[in-house]
Amino acid sequence: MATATNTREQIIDKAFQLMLQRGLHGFSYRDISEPLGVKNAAIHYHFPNKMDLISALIDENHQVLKKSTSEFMAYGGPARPQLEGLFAFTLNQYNCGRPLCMIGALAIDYDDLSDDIKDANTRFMKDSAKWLTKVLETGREQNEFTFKGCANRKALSILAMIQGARQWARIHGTDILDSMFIQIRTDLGITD
Amino acid sequence: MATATNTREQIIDKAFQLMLQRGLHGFSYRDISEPLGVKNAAIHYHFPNKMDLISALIDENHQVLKKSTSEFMAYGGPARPQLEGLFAFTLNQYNCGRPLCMIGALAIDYDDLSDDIKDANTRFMKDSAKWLTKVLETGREQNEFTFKGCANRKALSILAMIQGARQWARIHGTDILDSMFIQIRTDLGITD
DNA sequence: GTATATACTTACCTGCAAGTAAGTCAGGTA
DNA sequence: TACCTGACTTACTTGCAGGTAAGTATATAC
Repeated sequence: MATATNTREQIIDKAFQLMLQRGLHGFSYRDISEPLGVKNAAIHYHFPNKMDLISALIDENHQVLKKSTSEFMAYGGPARPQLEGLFAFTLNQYNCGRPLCMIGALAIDYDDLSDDIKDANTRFMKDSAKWLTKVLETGREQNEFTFKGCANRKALSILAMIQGARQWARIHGTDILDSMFIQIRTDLGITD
Repeated sequence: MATATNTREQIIDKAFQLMLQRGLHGFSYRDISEPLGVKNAAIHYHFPNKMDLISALIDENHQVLKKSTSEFMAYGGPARPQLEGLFAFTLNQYNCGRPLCMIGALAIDYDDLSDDIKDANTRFMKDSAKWLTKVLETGREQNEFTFKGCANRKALSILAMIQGARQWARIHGTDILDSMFIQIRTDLGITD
């Protein structure tokens, strides 16, 4: 049926947004089904239980990230545009009604998660950290960035900062995100 | 009655911990009343509805913070111990079964909060930022810290980083907190 | 010794959340 | 034409969440 995959995708879209706005316990099947004009049971048809839905959202998160970041996340070339790509992506997600990142959204519900989901989450974290570490190392080698110490630790600190900032932005307004990006540039010795 | 205030305090204690572990929607009255050996209605007696409870938890958060930080948060003297006090406090809270900070815990439920609670939260954020800004400025003047740019922005970035790190710690383990502290010291030019 | 306030408990209510079982109906297959 | 499958809907169920009203026991006030 033509609408079949469409409904499934619409469910994921809606749930993804709700998840990154309100977290696991902050939305119900009704919040998804009502705006989509389907019944709750339609969601259960595609995702037998809520954890199956969440699993699908983790995959979706991977997909969104891959799609949105493929241009700037490719290794090689100057490092600065890659870093700026991360900033632009973050800002864009925030402005698309996805204020939180998946890790931040799930952190609070961590005890409820299945091992599979925890593993997927951990893998995602490690992948992100690995990518940024490489960018920082490359940038330092190419004299684009100046910073002391371990690149991996620096990468983790930047990612944690951005995650924290996304949460603060809800309270403090979106300016705080720009402010963080400025600070990260300053800390990396970028002066332009 | 002797147990009266005691019960009230026990409710706050338990709720505070649950809040910083699971967030607003992650715990119920039952999660509080059962371990305390009282009935749900006892909670309603002290806090007519959940938002009243949350309000009390925000106050509690202020109190805990004031109590735990009064020694190192006083202005004047060297700045380094004040910064280290913040690190120790963060680690201590984490190890006391309060992995998240209040701002992080509430960020996900932000849309559900009353204006009063939002205001209290904003005030708390601003107070924290103000304090750390002062510490950084003092440290820079006294040549304890080296960093470029606006001290207030730097303070916000450090607080955001710690908030993010607390969430990561749930997934990645507690080592990440120490790692962040090392990174903050490095970024402030502290070499010992 | 009676009245009153405090700190609860008992016994409810409403509503929603997740989940399930059975039915419907369009479209493709043999 | 009969059957089957996919994609749902209808009509439930269970359970818990937050909340309330009325009752009870204890302490204190007068």
